[in-house]
Amino acid sequence: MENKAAVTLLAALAQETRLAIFRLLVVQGVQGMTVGKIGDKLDIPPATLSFHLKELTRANLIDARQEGRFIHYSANYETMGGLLSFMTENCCSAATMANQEVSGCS
Amino acid sequence: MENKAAVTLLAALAQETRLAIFRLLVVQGVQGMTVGKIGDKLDIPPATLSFHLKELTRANLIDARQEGRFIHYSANYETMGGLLSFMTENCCSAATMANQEVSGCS
DNA sequence: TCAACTATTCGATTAAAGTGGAAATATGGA
DNA sequence: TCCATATTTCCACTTTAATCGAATAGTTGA
Repeated sequence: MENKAAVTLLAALAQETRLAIFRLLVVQGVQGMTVGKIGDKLDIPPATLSFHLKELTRANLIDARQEGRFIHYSANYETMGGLLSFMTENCCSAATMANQEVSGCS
Repeated sequence: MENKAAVTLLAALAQETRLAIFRLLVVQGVQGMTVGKIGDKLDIPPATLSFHLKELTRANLIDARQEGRFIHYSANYETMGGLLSFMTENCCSAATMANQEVSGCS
């Protein structure tokens, strides 16, 4: 992953509502959650919610799955994992080389 | 760390120029790099660079150290480590519970 | 097919972020 | 002190993000 791709992912998560949505979906696992449930749980108006779901989808951080008239959104763990790898490498590489201890970096 | 704090950090990094600055500083280690050098290396006009350094500083992702008439900026590994911990937990908790394998998550 | 329901798009508005030239503010050396 | 250099602030401008009511579009069951 290079800078631009990482920025897209970071930007998608760098928004309170979207981060809340994503965290909620992470907890739900692969089955995900319908738009209505997400909106109820987080108290977000439909239009606003739809906007943010689109942003997260565009970044490939969540997936949509239609089921009847409901749409289930679920977290895309692979994308998130890729971002984490990128960040871990770009946070800790120098510190590792210098044998420094850096809290939180593995 | 809760949502709001994470959003501040993510937003600080969710910008191409700032991410480039931060990555550059991560590689420099504790000694850091002067504003002028950063500007030369990444080809950023002074005013723009100053703006972004301020943003990163505000998020506590970088530290400033004056030395003569130069200011050395360096990456704050602790802050970044904290963000990584937050993201790791909020990416992988559900997957871990479900015993799923999630690439990039540890 | 139509009524009820779920979700998205449209469109108008407001707020915030990013850019960079020019002026101002440090700092140290002559 | 005065000049050169380093960095920041000021300011005007452009772009992009976020919000959400209302209208629209799919979907299903009656």
